[in-house]
Amino acid sequence: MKPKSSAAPPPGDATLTLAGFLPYRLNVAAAAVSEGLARLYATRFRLGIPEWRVLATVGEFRSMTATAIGLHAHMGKVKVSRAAAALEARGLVRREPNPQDLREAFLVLTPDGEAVYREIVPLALDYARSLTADFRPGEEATLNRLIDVLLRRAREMGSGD
Amino acid sequence: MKPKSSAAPPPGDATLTLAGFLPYRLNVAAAAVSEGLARLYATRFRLGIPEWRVLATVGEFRSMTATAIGLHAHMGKVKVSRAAAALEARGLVRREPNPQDLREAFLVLTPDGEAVYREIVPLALDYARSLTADFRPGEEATLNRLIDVLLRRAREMGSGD
DNA sequence: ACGAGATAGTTTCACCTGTAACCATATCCG
DNA sequence: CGGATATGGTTACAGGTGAAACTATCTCGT
Repeated sequence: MKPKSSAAPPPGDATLTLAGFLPYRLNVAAAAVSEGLARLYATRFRLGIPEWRVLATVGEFRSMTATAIGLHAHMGKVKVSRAAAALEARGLVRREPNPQDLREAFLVLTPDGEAVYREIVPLALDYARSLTADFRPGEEATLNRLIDVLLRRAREMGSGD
Repeated sequence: MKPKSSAAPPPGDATLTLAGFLPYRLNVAAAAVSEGLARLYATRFRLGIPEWRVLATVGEFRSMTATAIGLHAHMGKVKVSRAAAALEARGLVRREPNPQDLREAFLVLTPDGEAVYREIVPLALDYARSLTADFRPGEEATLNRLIDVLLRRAREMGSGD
């Protein structure tokens, strides 16, 4: 006989507690972090998350096509298109048509865009730093490594299905 | 003179690489994980994420009001209301009005709902387990701890602003 | 007992998002 | 060359979402 704890639920279905379920926990944390960051540039610069991502990408590489931005920043081309249009309308980015391929255009920051970019970046970096301010040495590297593993596994499982 | 590396960008604005930016990385990982999980119950059970969360919560606690569900599963009451309506329409949950307070009603699983719940839970647990299958001993605990720290910091910063 | 507020939950509205259709250009191949 | 097909990007449409308005009930203070 193996009576262990006879009041527990049947053996097959280990119970699931949402609060301890990794996908849920990840989402909650990511949402909270994003929300905090979004408040930063929403209030101060009237930028939404897609606009921010495009701005950040164009600022990082000096010039990039919409598709490449989407690839790099994990956004569909529709989102990129709309964010780019919004940024262009506000004079923060400019389109440089590619004479070699008239379908595409490189997005580059205007001087205004550069100014905004240089103002936001330190704020964003501060935000990220204070998120991990309570970490002990090495923990941030660990977190980044584990995130990479999760991401890789999630993608493997996704494509293989 | 402190010439360090004179080709680098000006000192004040450390450059921001999106791919190494924690909020972005967190979001990408969370989205990939969620997407994979969502595919599980979307294809097999025609459930969306909000429906799944409500189902999981009602399954975990035996009976719960909409507001409590929202609190526990981090969903606004609107989302809970709609998800509950959908689940009720499909006969997976039932409303038990509270005679002590006619404004609220407890949601409980119907037998059909229980059946679906007991079918999904092992799949969800499997999914979570295989996400961390490559982890080394202790790494999952570490990840959970770091997520908690991040979440707490994000909330502190959010409310304090 | 009763009116002012609080609370549970639903509905409305305006917005954001993704899918699919679409247009323009480029490439491939006969 | 010229038509089929692919690719960059925008637009149209349909579904999901949150903020705010709304309804019903409850609670509290007088």
